[in-house]
Amino acid sequence: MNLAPAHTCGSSKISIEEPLEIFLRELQTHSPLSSDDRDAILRLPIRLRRLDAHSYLVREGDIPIHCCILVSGYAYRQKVTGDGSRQILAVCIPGDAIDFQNMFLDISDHAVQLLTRAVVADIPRDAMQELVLARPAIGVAVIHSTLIESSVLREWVVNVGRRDARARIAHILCEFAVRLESRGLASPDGFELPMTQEQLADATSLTPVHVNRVLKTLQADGLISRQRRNIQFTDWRALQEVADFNRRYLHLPGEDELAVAAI
Amino acid sequence: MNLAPAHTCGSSKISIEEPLEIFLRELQTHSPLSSDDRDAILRLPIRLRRLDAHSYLVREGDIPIHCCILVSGYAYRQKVTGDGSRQILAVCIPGDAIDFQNMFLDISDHAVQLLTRAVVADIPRDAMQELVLARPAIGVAVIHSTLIESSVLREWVVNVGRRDARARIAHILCEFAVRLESRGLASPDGFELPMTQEQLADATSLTPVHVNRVLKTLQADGLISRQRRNIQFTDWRALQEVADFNRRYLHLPGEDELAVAAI
DNA sequence: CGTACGTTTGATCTTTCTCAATAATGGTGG
DNA sequence: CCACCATTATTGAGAAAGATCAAACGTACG
Repeated sequence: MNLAPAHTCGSSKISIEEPLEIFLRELQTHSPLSSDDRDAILRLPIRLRRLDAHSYLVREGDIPIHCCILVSGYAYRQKVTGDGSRQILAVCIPGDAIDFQNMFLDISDHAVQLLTRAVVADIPRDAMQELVLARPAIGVAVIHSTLIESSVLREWVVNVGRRDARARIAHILCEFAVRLESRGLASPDGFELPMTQEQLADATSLTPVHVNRVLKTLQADGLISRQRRNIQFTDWRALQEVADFNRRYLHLPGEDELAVAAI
Repeated sequence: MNLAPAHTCGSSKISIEEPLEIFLRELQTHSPLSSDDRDAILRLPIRLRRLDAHSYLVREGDIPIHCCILVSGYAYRQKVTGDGSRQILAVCIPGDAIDFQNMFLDISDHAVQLLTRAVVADIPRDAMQELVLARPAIGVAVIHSTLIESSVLREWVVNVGRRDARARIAHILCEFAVRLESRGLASPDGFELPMTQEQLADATSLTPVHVNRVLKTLQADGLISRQRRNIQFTDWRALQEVADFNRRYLHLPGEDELAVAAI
């Protein structure tokens, strides 16, 4: 199965690479793996599923039995409070493993829902766990992945907690742009935002109305231009400034500005 | 070294158990370990340090060279925005490993500062990494720890993003109480809050003034009583209600209300 | 015993929310 | 291909939670 030909995603016209290779490539951006480790990953048993937008990949309270990799399309993690308001906690992009969280912790503490139609690859929980136990380097790669996600989550706490609406929106736009570009999914000057303004509101803890007003002012100030969901950065430098954005927390390779050595 | 006698923490009168046993016990609350694994952990080389309140354990941008375990005392993770406001991201309690994040990711994306005077045990980064590579079960335990921290972080995003001030404060009090009690550090009816109202404000993304007012209303409504930093729960059930608190996200053992099985 | 830090209180101001209505847009069936 | 419908986006007016500013009061500690 490791050398199966690339698939094509029916109507959406996105060509899909071998799913496990996408996953492997993501791991290797932060964790070096031996050729044995790579082969072991490519030999994992998978099942491909094609799902519609809004499908749930995991629900809160589930006990997932497979770890799923997002092959194409977008998804988001969410939690709902007692009074029904929703908070989006992370946006998953192609290549992301959705379920390390649930893979090792049994009961899912949050839900994952698709933003767009998508193709996902399910890896059985047992196979994944055995792999990690048999190959410590892959375990370390998984640790890396989860720690990077934690880092992003910490930045989200800051974003939602301590920045005003304008900075919040600017920040999430910067984050998207950099993450997408790092996987070759967007150009440096703009991208197609896969979410509605309401979803953007749930990700930034604002109301859709206010998101709309802020987007307008960002546009009026010449920082972005947009036609519907397509965002173009007309002043990338200034946008980062407004956003208080520094890509370090994404722990992407390269472009490490200055690394202050510790004692 | 694994059966060394308990230490005593000089002036602070807190008796300190063998540091590595505290660490081991924390890991074992969520991850079963073989006796070989346990021995390997207890054989880790450590250096004990006694530090004053407000000391930094890690600074943003550091490249830490050891993984530090909080043996006694409290600490918090924090980030500071461009305009100087601070967000507290997590509170660390005795038994917590502070630096898994930085252990595997090189540059620290946030700072860790002590809330109180504390005793910490430093484990050299290399020793810890080798241990994880040599003993996959310990790797899995580390994954568990980091995933639980992620889960708590997600709940913090929700708390700060989607709950009003009253619920936020109530929630953080509930979280503390349950976490402290799970390590035998607090009684079910109250505890000594190790933070000032200003720090509480930075953890809940409020202002100190507003934290004060909310605490007063919680007291006036008979949910808590307090003398200075000591909080007593006079109506634990109602407080959880106000907080929209459900301990599931803490992934503590036992008391799993209902586990809905997934497909 | 005074100094610094933390807590408490009051008055006012601002950001963001809420409610409400209208205008685009894209998808669907005929 | 076109009309219709359900989303999504946009705009306005008023309300509210929480911030800000300012000051007084406690309390612990050197």
